[in-house]
Amino acid sequence: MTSAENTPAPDADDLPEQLRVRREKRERIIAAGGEAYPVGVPVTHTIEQVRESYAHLEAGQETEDVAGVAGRVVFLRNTGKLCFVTLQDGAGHRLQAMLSQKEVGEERLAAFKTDVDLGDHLFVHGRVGSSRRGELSVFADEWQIAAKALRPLPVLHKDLSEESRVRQRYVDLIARPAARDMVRLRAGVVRSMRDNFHRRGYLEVETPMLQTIASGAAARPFETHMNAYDIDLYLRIAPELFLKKAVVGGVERVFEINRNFRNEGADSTHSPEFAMLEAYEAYGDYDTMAELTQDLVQTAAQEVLGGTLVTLADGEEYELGGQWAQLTMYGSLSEALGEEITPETSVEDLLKIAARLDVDVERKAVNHGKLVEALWEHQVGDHLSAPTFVRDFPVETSPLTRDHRSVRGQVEKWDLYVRGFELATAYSELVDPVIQRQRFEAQALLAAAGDAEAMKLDEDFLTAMEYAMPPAGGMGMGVDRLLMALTGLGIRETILFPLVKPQA
RNA sequence: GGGCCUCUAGCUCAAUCGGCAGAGCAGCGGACUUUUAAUCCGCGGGUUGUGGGUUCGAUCCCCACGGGGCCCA
Repeated sequence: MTSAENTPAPDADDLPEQLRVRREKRERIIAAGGEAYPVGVPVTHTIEQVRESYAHLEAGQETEDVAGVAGRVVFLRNTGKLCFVTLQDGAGHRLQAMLSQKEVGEERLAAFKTDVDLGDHLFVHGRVGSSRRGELSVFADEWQIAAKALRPLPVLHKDLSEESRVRQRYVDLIARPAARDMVRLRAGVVRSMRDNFHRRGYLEVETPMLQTIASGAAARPFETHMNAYDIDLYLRIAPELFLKKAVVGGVERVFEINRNFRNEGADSTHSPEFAMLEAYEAYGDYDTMAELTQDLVQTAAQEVLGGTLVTLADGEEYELGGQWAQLTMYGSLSEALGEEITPETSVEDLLKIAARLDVDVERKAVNHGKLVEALWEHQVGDHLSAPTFVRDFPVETSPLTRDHRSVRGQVEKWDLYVRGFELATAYSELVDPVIQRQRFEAQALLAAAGDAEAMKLDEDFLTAMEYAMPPAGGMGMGVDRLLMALTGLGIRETILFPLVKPQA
């Protein structure tokens, strides 16, 4: 092994200078009997622990307390007989170490200067104190490389280019505090929501990602193939039908946080794989789910950001607190247009209005529901800013939602709009298996007419419904979009490793 | 799908009416026992995204392709 370890990569001569130099340093360290990648280093304190325990030290004040700490080298100042190095942990906490010739000796100080680079993981051991300039420091009596970096860090004083950020998120996380914050923010938000569900007596389940029929939403799926059974499978576009089967089986309060996959475009609000929260509550309805959703978001903001008035990336403040506004789709559209739109308004009339307002309408599969929604988005949705529940949708576009309890031609569904984009949606679930079959059949007609996103019929789901699903409310929320709402960042900033096209 | 912008050193960016491609940080060598993006002296580092074309000469102009971004649909 030794000879292999010491053999440079075949193309080492072609490497950029800085990569070559660092490989040579690694060789030199190993050749001298040292370790570039030891199995461990004797850490006694985290950087954060030292910072918290000794925050009270005044400039120049030293202690006899000894600590062994490790971190990534993010600042390095090699002077003649006194070297300064700043170590950073994964959360961005920093601590300085000072290495004086008097304490570590001439030989070890010289080795430090030649062997240690920006980006290395370094262990230092020594007394804790404050430098003359008031910087909390470890006055090292010994040091050791914990892991040698073979590539230089980017400039830490400027953000990486947007492309490098997503292609090399690991570097972004080292260099950019906002990238580190997002990881922790996201974990905190998801944890807050899980805790909230658990307090409410919900069970978390995991339903299939690989499905024989991709249904439960209007979207095009990714296709794959299972060799053992020689069948085509689809990555799920939604967990909805399985979660409802769970409700049929008696899991009466159920939620899932998991990935959905949609084989569509990618832009600042869409990712081909995205995290989805879905929740179903037996004997609830869409009002129950509105109360739940508002609490999930407000509690998460409170717990993770410390309040519901959030400051977005561009500095704008956005209020998520209070009781969120509600309006109805038909009512708000009628008001915006100055003429009454009802479920009875004809497709011809809607098309005339669309033409008059220059609203672009898909040529294929035009129907009342799609036209109403397109007009609504143009006239109302695009202008919504504060959190708003938009209620009572046309039946054509909502095949899994039950008819409105008192208004004909509408269904009990709301969409939640936050900062102008759709954050969540909820239904009073359709549980009549006969009507559900009719709805699927209507979707099949749309598919036959060329609508690639029409919802697929799932016989096993209908069979489950025939065993009787209790009345229920159901809700779905995009987790990435929730992070967008809380931060004002694009979807690719909220996802740790978003899909990026490979470079040629 | 359409339009616009963009790709230059490890990183972030300059530059050239078409005429030897530059800076800061980073790197290498040297000085420095209190630095905070230290300072000082010296030195390296580039197939200017890829492939064609025009030209005496292309990083720059033209075409195609690839990556990234923004806007529209």
